[in-house]
Amino acid sequence: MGADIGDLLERDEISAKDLDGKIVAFDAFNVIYQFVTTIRGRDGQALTDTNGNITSHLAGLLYRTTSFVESGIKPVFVFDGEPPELKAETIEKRRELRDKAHEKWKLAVEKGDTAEIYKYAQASARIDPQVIDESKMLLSMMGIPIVESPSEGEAQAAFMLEQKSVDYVSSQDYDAFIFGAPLVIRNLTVSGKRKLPGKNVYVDVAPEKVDFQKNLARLGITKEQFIDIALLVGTDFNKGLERVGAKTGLKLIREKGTFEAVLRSKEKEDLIPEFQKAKAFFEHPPVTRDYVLRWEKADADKMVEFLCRKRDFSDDRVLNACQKINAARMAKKKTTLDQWF
DNA sequence: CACTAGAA
DNA sequence: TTCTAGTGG
Repeated sequence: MGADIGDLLERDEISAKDLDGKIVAFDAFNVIYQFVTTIRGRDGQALTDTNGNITSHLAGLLYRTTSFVESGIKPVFVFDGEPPELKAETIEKRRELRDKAHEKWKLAVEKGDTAEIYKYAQASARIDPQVIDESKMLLSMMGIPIVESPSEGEAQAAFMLEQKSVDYVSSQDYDAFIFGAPLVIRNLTVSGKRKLPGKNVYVDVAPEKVDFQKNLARLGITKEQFIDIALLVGTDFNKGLERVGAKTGLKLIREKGTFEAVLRSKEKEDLIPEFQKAKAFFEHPPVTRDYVLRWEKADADKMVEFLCRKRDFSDDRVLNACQKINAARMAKKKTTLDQWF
């Protein structure tokens, strides 16, 4: 759960063609988690092969990434490394919620309540190392570059945007802004549909662009103050104040200027060190310059061997995806050559 | 979520 | 051709 400060930001609708030729960094965990929770059969269970291995992430990555490449996007997937110690509490809390959901799922199965089964099957989804490893493997077979962050994927993606290695960061939450990403794309999907949280209902959503500087100017705050608001509301790396949401956070920072001043005014100065640690992490997260972004030809043989022979995908669909990727690559090469001559 | 066959 | 319901793995 990212800091719930999205309400403060204005978004501009964009169309897929605005992204033609653009390099877009995806927070891999973010994307994979969405696939595993939403790509499910009628029973609410994730898709699996005949041996019970989860395949939702593979289906999602294969079809969506192919479609992006076809529309001219150059995707990069940024994976998480070691989570910081500051995040331990958040991780533990998520694990507890998952376990609780799993218990509720078992009860729902006993009762035979379809809606509940679906809901709690989703809420108890967890991403194990195999899912991450296979995702990296598939993307590599597809010729899509992957980057390993030393720590948070969002932080690495924001850094790569600052370095102008990529044009956009795509994410569903707002952590990328707290890490300093100036341009974030949201709702970037193939179908233009997105699931409503909690319900098994899909709504049409257009992709949108959030310009951080523009929003700061409109709100009349600095980037640092935006981070302060996030800290007051609460982030993955610190517990915020009770009953302080985005609006109250903004108001408090406008009045007092800094989170330190806000905490002092509420006689909560004991929280200052904790907030400062989280802020230091947002401002200087571990990132690496050790990445190479190269888009290669999709390896049809490897993809068929893995997806079809080992994970029960249809040969037709996999070969079709392969062809689309390689055709798009060829078309791009040709146009870049044309520009030379 | 994305794909696809069949309906409209 | 475009839309919908059902499947994929």
